[in-house]
Amino acid sequence: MTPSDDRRARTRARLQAAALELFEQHGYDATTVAQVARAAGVTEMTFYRHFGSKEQVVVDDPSDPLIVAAVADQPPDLPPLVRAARGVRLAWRRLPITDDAPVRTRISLAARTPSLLPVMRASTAATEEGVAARLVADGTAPHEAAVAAAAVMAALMAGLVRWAGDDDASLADVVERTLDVVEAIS
Amino acid sequence: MTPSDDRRARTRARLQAAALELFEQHGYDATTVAQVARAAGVTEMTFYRHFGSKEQVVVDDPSDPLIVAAVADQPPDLPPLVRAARGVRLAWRRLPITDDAPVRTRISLAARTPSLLPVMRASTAATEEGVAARLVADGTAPHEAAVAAAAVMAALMAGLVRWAGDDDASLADVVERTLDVVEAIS
DNA sequence: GGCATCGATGTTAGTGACTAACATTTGAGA
DNA sequence: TCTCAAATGTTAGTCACTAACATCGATGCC
Repeated sequence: MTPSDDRRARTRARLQAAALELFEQHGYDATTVAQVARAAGVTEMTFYRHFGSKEQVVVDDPSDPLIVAAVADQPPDLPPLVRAARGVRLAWRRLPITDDAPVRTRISLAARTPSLLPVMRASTAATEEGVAARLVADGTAPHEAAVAAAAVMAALMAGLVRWAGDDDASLADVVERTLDVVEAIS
Repeated sequence: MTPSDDRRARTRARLQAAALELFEQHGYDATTVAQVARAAGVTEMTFYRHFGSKEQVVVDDPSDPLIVAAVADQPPDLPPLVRAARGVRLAWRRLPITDDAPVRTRISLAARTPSLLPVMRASTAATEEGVAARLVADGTAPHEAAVAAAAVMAALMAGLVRWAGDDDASLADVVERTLDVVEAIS
């Protein structure tokens, strides 16, 4: 079907779908990679050709260039933490999220799986470095930049994790509220 | 020797020493648990009786009650982020660090080992929860508390990791400077 | 001293994540 | 149809980690 839809892409999609479904059903730890592969009609080896690890299926880290760009748009004379926070806020507003559910599902799965939490937290590493680099490029000292970026991204993740757990506000609202904390609008 | 020095404690110490030395020499990933155990004159099984995982030897997480207490000492009418940051700052001042070197060695090892970074970041989880709980107890909303605690602890870790990497300031100075960023003393 | 006891360690045998090397299949163009 | 290369399969490992049961070693009691 769809001739040039790239076999690879379809296999990857099948693997990811199968994985999330099985994880949701039986739990992450109780599900083996072999089971996931089998459910996707494929070998374990193939799984690892598409995802570097079992964890990667749940948390993908596509260093968000939108966030970095939005940080760049903030006035450079703001304190680094505020600049980073406002950048993330702007990026989120620019990004039209049509449906909260998928985001919530994945974060929620990670949140309730102890072995996944660290990975989830680390999943923003690339974006964090991008933000820090941007701050440095605009004159912030490296140390201050790294700290500010780490604080903002950690805050964001913490907010999302809490939201996925038991909050029933909209995703957009949660992000705004989370960043308010960082900008210390007491 | 030292009759009642508890065999268990000595074994644990030997294991930890052997581990850190081997990790330092050959790298974390290239060192197997079996090698560590052997170097400590003990079995792999015994290693796991003392440390829950290979990672735990490097990053121990003793939920710092000092920090939580110090947060409690901050005026409750401050914005949560500032309150948390000042708490951490105070705790660090109260804590007399005699020698930076050991701290630096461990953080540095974790920093230059990709597979350890997530764990290192997660190693403050217990403290983070403690701080959040303290904030909630004093009237902060749970969401805001969780976010503030996460931001501050992440900032602290980021500062330490950078310091261990290439900064040669004193540990105390780095902590102060790191927290300055969070308190947005522009 | 001899003996019981219990914690610390050893042994054995596994599971499951991940990797390397080589073989096979599948699909698209010549 | 033939060809080539990418995608997948096969096989055979290593290593982190666990469970069950066996042994050892110091300590207290007689």
